[in-house]
Amino acid sequence: MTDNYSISDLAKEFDVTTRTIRYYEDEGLLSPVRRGQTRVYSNRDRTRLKLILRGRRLGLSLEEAGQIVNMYTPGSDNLEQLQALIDKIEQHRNQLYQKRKDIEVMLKDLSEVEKICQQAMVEKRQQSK
Amino acid sequence: MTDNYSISDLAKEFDVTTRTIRYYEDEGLLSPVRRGQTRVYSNRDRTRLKLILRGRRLGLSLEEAGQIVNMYTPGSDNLEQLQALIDKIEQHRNQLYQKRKDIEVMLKDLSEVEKICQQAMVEKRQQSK
DNA sequence: ATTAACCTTTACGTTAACGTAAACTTTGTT
DNA sequence: AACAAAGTTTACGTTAACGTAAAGGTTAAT
Repeated sequence: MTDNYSISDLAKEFDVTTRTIRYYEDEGLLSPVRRGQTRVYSNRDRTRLKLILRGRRLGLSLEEAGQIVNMYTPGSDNLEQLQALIDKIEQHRNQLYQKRKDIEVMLKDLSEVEKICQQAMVEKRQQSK
Repeated sequence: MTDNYSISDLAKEFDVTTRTIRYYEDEGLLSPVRRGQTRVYSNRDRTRLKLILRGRRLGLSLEEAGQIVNMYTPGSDNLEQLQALIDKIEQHRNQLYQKRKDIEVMLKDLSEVEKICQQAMVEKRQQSK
């Protein structure tokens, strides 16, 4: 019950279209089980979708988002692959640090603009009296 | 000297093509002065470009990025417009909060995956001895 | 049994954000 | 003067990430 989702269940929950979900499957990011020819999504699929959408919100491409999601399920586990994975993590981490920095600066800027706005409004109000 | 940039100056500095910069102009986000028919960019133009690219890095559309940039140069300053501006700021701020949250979670997740990787590597190394 | 509400595949369409190429002008340099 | 480097406009091309429509199959309730 808590581990079986239809495509429209997920579409509603995450506010995307079914087309989007099927597209992600085409791109190899999701692989739900089939009952007959109907897709049945597990909690694992749901989590993957959630992670993909999180990546997208941050401006990652589907490919990048897919890379990150796939990190949670490392396929081969020989030393080389593991090191490559760690390297990738490092890269994404730095990208995220940059984004976080951008956000902080932007928030600060917005606050300044807001202050100026509020001051201007106070002045306008006094003028009209 | 410090207030005159050619299009390729900016392209180099921000690592974009001149096409991109001209495109932003077509979209009304930049409006450099012309010397003859050659574009000359001021510090203000440079700042606007910088802000646009910052927005893009965060996954904003060009339109959204443009909105934010235009907040720095409020056109009309009647009460209504000012209030509308403040509302927009609030919206963008909330969007940024969400993104920041996403980033924090993602960073945490990446750290966990990394730990698991490192443990797996330690085990692999001991196996091979 | 016949709607309604789902699901499916196939396939062409769309949009934003540029890339790319052609043809030309202007500017500085050897 | 001629050549390279950088600028310009115009315009068609490209790609990712879906949208949309058609044509049909399955299931549940009236």
